[in-house]
Amino acid sequence: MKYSKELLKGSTSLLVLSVLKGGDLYGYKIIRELERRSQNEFQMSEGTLYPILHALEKEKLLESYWQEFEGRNRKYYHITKKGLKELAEKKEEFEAFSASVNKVLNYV
Amino acid sequence: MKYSKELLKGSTSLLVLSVLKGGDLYGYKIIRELERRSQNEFQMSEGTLYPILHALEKEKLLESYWQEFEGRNRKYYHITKKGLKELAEKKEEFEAFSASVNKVLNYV
DNA sequence: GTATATACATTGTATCACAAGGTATAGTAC
DNA sequence: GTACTATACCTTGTGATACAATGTATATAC
Repeated sequence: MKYSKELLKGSTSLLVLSVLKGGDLYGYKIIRELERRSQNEFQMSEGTLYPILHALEKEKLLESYWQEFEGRNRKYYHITKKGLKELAEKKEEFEAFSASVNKVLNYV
Repeated sequence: MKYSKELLKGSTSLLVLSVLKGGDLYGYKIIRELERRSQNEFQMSEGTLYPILHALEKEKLLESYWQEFEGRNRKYYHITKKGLKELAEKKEEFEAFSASVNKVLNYV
Protein backbone atom coordinates (compact mmCIF):
# COMPACT_ATOMS: atom_id res chain seq x y z
CA MET A 1 0.00 0.00 0.00
CA LYS A 2 0.99 3.54 -0.56
CA TYR A 3 -0.09 4.64 2.89
CA SER A 4 1.61 3.79 6.10
CA LYS A 5 0.54 0.18 6.12
CA GLU A 6 -0.56 0.33 9.70
CA LEU A 7 -3.30 2.80 8.84
CA LEU A 8 -4.73 0.25 6.48
CA LYS A 9 -5.07 -2.49 9.01
CA GLY A 10 -8.65 -3.42 9.51
CA SER A 11 -9.76 -1.70 6.32
CA THR A 12 -8.44 -4.09 3.72
CA SER A 13 -11.29 -6.56 3.73
CA LEU A 14 -13.72 -3.65 3.70
CA LEU A 15 -12.06 -2.38 0.54
CA VAL A 16 -12.10 -5.80 -1.11
CA LEU A 17 -15.74 -6.43 -0.27
CA SER A 18 -16.59 -2.98 -1.53
CA VAL A 19 -14.97 -3.57 -4.90
CA LEU A 20 -16.75 -6.91 -5.28
CA LYS A 21 -20.10 -5.34 -4.55
CA GLY A 22 -19.92 -3.89 -8.06
CA GLY A 23 -19.59 -7.32 -9.68
CA ASP A 24 -17.56 -10.53 -9.71
CA LEU A 25 -13.83 -10.09 -10.20
CA TYR A 26 -10.65 -12.13 -9.93
CA GLY A 27 -7.70 -11.34 -7.70
CA TYR A 28 -5.46 -9.60 -10.15
CA LYS A 29 -8.29 -7.42 -11.37
CA ILE A 30 -9.37 -6.54 -7.83
CA ILE A 31 -5.98 -4.96 -7.26
CA ARG A 32 -6.29 -2.99 -10.51
CA GLU A 33 -9.82 -1.92 -9.65
CA LEU A 34 -8.80 -0.76 -6.19
CA GLU A 35 -6.08 1.30 -7.80
CA ARG A 36 -8.50 2.81 -10.23
CA ARG A 37 -11.29 3.56 -7.77
CA SER A 38 -8.89 5.12 -5.29
CA GLN A 39 -7.13 7.05 -8.03
CA ASN A 40 -3.88 5.18 -7.46
CA GLU A 41 -3.86 5.70 -3.71
CA PHE A 42 -4.34 2.03 -2.83
CA GLN A 43 -1.85 -0.35 -4.34
CA MET A 44 -2.57 -3.59 -2.58
CA SER A 45 0.09 -6.25 -2.90
CA GLU A 46 -0.73 -9.80 -3.91
CA GLY A 47 0.69 -11.09 -0.65
CA THR A 48 -1.98 -9.04 1.06
CA LEU A 49 -4.91 -9.75 -1.22
CA TYR A 50 -4.82 -13.51 -1.75
CA PRO A 51 -4.84 -14.47 1.92
CA ILE A 52 -7.73 -12.02 2.44
CA LEU A 53 -9.73 -13.58 -0.39
CA HIS A 54 -9.17 -17.04 1.06
CA ALA A 55 -10.19 -15.90 4.52
CA LEU A 56 -13.31 -14.14 3.27
CA GLU A 57 -14.30 -17.23 1.33
CA LYS A 58 -13.80 -19.40 4.40
CA GLU A 59 -16.11 -17.06 6.30
CA LYS A 60 -18.69 -17.44 3.51
CA LEU A 61 -18.56 -13.75 2.72
CA LEU A 62 -17.30 -14.63 -0.76
CA GLU A 63 -17.77 -17.52 -3.17
CA SER A 64 -15.38 -18.39 -5.98
CA TYR A 65 -15.45 -20.10 -9.35
CA TRP A 66 -12.87 -20.67 -12.04
CA GLN A 67 -13.26 -19.35 -15.54
CA GLU A 68 -10.94 -19.58 -18.51
CA PHE A 69 -10.19 -16.64 -20.72
CA GLU A 70 -7.69 -16.64 -23.58
CA GLY A 71 -5.61 -19.43 -22.18
CA ARG A 72 -5.60 -17.93 -18.68
CA ASN A 73 -7.37 -19.33 -15.68
CA ARG A 74 -9.06 -16.79 -13.52
CA LYS A 75 -10.62 -17.37 -10.15
CA TYR A 76 -13.62 -15.11 -9.86
CA TYR A 77 -15.00 -14.03 -6.52
CA HIS A 78 -18.64 -13.28 -5.87
CA ILE A 79 -19.90 -11.50 -2.78
CA THR A 80 -22.55 -13.42 -0.86
CA LYS A 81 -25.58 -12.10 0.99
CA LYS A 82 -23.63 -12.52 4.22
CA GLY A 83 -20.78 -10.60 2.59
CA LEU A 84 -23.04 -7.70 1.71
CA LYS A 85 -24.24 -7.55 5.29
CA GLU A 86 -20.69 -7.60 6.59
CA LEU A 87 -19.74 -4.88 4.11
CA ALA A 88 -22.53 -2.63 5.34
CA GLU A 89 -21.45 -3.16 8.94
CA LYS A 90 -17.80 -2.58 8.26
CA LYS A 91 -18.60 0.51 6.26
CA GLU A 92 -20.60 1.92 9.12
CA GLU A 93 -17.85 1.05 11.55
CA PHE A 94 -15.25 2.79 9.43
CA GLU A 95 -17.36 5.90 9.13
CA ALA A 96 -17.96 6.03 12.87
CA PHE A 97 -14.29 5.46 13.54
CA SER A 98 -13.26 8.13 11.10
CA ALA A 99 -15.74 10.57 12.61
CA SER A 100 -14.35 9.87 16.08
CA VAL A 101 -10.78 10.47 15.00
CA ASN A 102 -11.86 13.75 13.47
CA LYS A 103 -13.59 14.68 16.71
CA VAL A 104 -10.32 14.26 18.56
CA LEU A 105 -8.23 15.93 15.88
CA ASN A 106 -10.43 18.96 15.64
CA TYR A 107 -11.24 19.27 19.32
CA VAL A 108 -11.16 22.86 20.51
CA MET B 1 -10.22 0.29 22.20
CA LYS B 2 -13.87 0.11 21.47
CA TYR B 3 -13.35 -0.25 17.74
CA SER B 4 -11.95 -3.26 16.01
CA LYS B 5 -8.44 -2.74 17.24
CA GLU B 6 -7.00 -3.25 13.82
CA LEU B 7 -8.72 -0.14 12.53
CA LEU B 8 -6.86 1.83 15.13
CA LYS B 9 -3.44 0.71 14.09
CA GLY B 10 -1.41 3.58 12.87
CA SER B 11 -3.73 6.13 14.39
CA THR B 12 -2.89 5.79 18.04
CA SER B 13 0.14 8.03 18.11
CA LEU B 14 -1.77 10.56 16.04
CA LEU B 15 -4.47 10.61 18.71
CA VAL B 16 -1.96 10.92 21.54
CA LEU B 17 -0.08 13.74 19.87
CA SER B 18 -3.34 15.46 19.14
CA VAL B 19 -4.43 15.38 22.77
CA LEU B 20 -1.08 16.73 23.92
CA LYS B 21 -1.27 19.61 21.50
CA GLY B 22 -3.81 21.14 23.87
CA GLY B 23 -1.39 21.13 26.79
CA ASP B 24 0.88 18.91 28.91
CA LEU B 25 -0.75 15.84 30.40
CA TYR B 26 0.26 12.61 32.14
CA GLY B 27 -0.53 9.10 30.95
CA TYR B 28 -3.56 8.35 33.01
CA LYS B 29 -5.13 11.67 32.12
CA ILE B 30 -4.39 11.25 28.42
CA ILE B 31 -6.59 8.16 28.42
CA ARG B 32 -9.37 10.07 30.18
CA GLU B 33 -9.01 13.00 27.80
CA LEU B 34 -9.16 10.75 24.76
CA GLU B 35 -12.32 9.26 26.13
CA ARG B 36 -13.82 12.66 26.70
CA ARG B 37 -12.86 14.19 23.37
CA SER B 38 -14.08 11.17 21.43
CA GLN B 39 -17.25 11.00 23.50
CA ASN B 40 -16.31 7.61 24.92
CA GLU B 41 -15.49 6.06 21.57
CA PHE B 42 -11.78 5.66 22.24
CA GLN B 43 -10.88 3.77 25.38
CA MET B 44 -7.16 3.28 25.04
CA SER B 45 -5.67 0.71 27.37
CA GLU B 46 -2.60 1.42 29.46
CA GLY B 47 -0.73 -1.39 27.78
CA THR B 48 -1.21 0.53 24.55
CA LEU B 49 -0.52 4.02 25.77
CA TYR B 50 2.62 3.72 27.87
CA PRO B 51 4.75 2.06 25.20
CA ILE B 52 3.57 4.71 22.74
CA LEU B 53 4.55 7.52 25.09
CA HIS B 54 7.99 5.99 25.57
CA ALA B 55 8.45 5.55 21.85
CA LEU B 56 7.35 9.09 21.06
CA GLU B 57 9.73 10.45 23.66
CA LYS B 58 12.57 8.40 22.21
CA GLU B 59 11.79 9.96 18.84
CA LYS B 60 11.92 13.42 20.43
CA LEU B 61 8.30 14.10 19.55
CA LEU B 62 7.54 14.34 23.26
CA GLU B 63 9.44 15.44 26.36
CA SER B 64 8.56 14.38 29.89
CA TYR B 65 8.96 15.69 33.42
CA TRP B 66 7.82 14.42 36.81
CA GLN B 67 5.55 16.44 39.01
CA GLU B 68 4.08 15.60 42.41
CA PHE B 69 0.47 16.22 43.26
CA GLU B 70 -1.22 15.16 46.50
CA GLY B 71 1.21 12.37 47.21
CA ARG B 72 1.03 11.06 43.63
CA ASN B 73 3.82 11.22 41.13
CA ARG B 74 2.74 12.12 37.68
CA LYS B 75 4.86 12.01 34.57
CA TYR B 76 3.80 14.87 32.35
CA TYR B 77 4.38 14.81 28.62
CA HIS B 78 4.98 17.88 26.50
CA ILE B 79 4.79 17.92 22.72
CA THR B 80 7.93 19.24 21.04
CA LYS B 81 8.25 21.31 17.90
CA LYS B 82 9.17 18.14 16.04
CA GLY B 83 6.09 16.54 17.55
CA LEU B 84 3.85 19.29 16.26
CA LYS B 85 5.28 18.84 12.79
CA GLU B 86 4.74 15.10 12.95
CA LEU B 87 1.20 15.65 14.18
CA ALA B 88 0.39 17.90 11.22
CA GLU B 89 1.79 15.33 8.81
CA LYS B 90 -0.01 12.41 10.37
CA LYS B 91 -3.23 14.36 10.44
CA GLU B 92 -2.94 15.12 6.76
CA GLU B 93 -2.12 11.50 6.05
CA PHE B 94 -5.14 10.31 7.96
CA GLU B 95 -7.42 12.70 6.16
CA ALA B 96 -6.10 11.66 2.77
CA PHE B 97 -6.40 8.01 3.70
CA SER B 98 -9.92 8.46 4.95
CA ALA B 99 -10.88 10.32 1.78
CA SER B 100 -9.46 7.51 -0.35
CA VAL B 101 -11.40 4.86 1.53
CA ASN B 102 -14.55 6.86 1.04
CA LYS B 103 -13.77 7.15 -2.66
CA VAL B 104 -13.72 3.36 -2.92
CA LEU B 105 -16.71 2.85 -0.66
CA ASN B 106 -18.89 5.30 -2.52
CA TYR B 107 -17.67 4.46 -6.01
CA VAL B 108 -20.49 4.31 -8.53
C1' DG C 1 -10.71 -5.18 54.92
C1' DT C 2 -11.90 -4.48 50.46
C1' DA C 3 -13.21 -2.22 46.48
C1' DT C 4 -12.39 1.69 43.47
C1' DA C 5 -9.81 5.33 41.45
C1' DT C 6 -5.47 7.06 40.52
C1' DA C 7 -0.78 6.49 38.71
C1' DC C 8 3.25 4.21 36.75
C1' DA C 9 5.20 0.15 34.10
C1' DT C 10 6.39 -4.54 31.43
C1' DT C 11 5.67 -9.16 29.15
C1' DG C 12 3.49 -12.24 26.07
C1' DT C 13 0.10 -13.03 22.49
C1' DA C 14 -2.54 -12.42 18.37
C1' DT C 15 -3.34 -10.11 14.28
C1' DC C 16 -2.15 -8.73 9.92
C1' DA C 17 0.16 -6.21 5.82
C1' DC C 18 3.64 -7.28 2.88
C1' DA C 19 8.26 -8.36 1.05
C1' DA C 20 10.12 -12.11 -1.00
C1' DG C 21 9.76 -16.08 -3.27
C1' DG C 22 7.56 -19.55 -6.38
C1' DT C 23 4.76 -21.29 -10.71
C1' DA C 24 2.95 -20.52 -15.35
C1' DT C 25 1.27 -18.32 -19.87
C1' DA C 26 1.25 -14.71 -23.61
C1' DG C 27 2.88 -10.98 -26.06
C1' DT C 28 6.53 -7.76 -27.39
C1' DA C 29 11.11 -5.87 -28.07
C1' DC C 30 15.90 -6.51 -29.35
C1' DG D 1 16.08 -17.13 -29.17
C1' DT D 2 15.92 -14.60 -25.22
C1' DA D 3 14.76 -11.11 -22.21
C1' DC D 4 11.24 -8.31 -20.45
C1' DT D 5 6.56 -7.06 -19.21
C1' DA D 6 1.94 -8.06 -18.10
C1' DT D 7 -1.15 -11.28 -16.55
C1' DA D 8 -2.58 -14.77 -13.21
C1' DC D 9 -2.33 -17.81 -9.21
C1' DC D 10 -0.13 -18.91 -4.57
C1' DT D 11 2.72 -19.42 0.22
C1' DT D 12 6.22 -18.40 3.82
C1' DG D 13 8.54 -15.54 7.03
C1' DT D 14 9.02 -11.07 9.19
C1' DG D 15 7.91 -6.93 11.52
C1' DA D 16 4.76 -3.86 13.60
C1' DT D 17 1.60 -3.12 17.14
C1' DA D 18 -2.79 -3.08 20.19
C1' DC D 19 -3.88 -5.07 24.29
C1' DA D 20 -4.82 -8.51 27.94
C1' DA D 21 -2.66 -9.70 31.84
C1' DT D 22 0.15 -8.69 35.40
C1' DG D 23 2.73 -6.03 38.78
C1' DT D 24 3.70 -1.96 42.02
C1' DA D 25 1.93 1.77 44.98
C1' DT D 26 -1.19 5.43 47.27
C1' DA D 27 -5.71 7.45 48.70
C1' DT D 28 -10.48 7.30 49.61
C1' DA D 29 -14.96 5.39 50.44
C1' DC D 30 -18.02 1.84 52.24
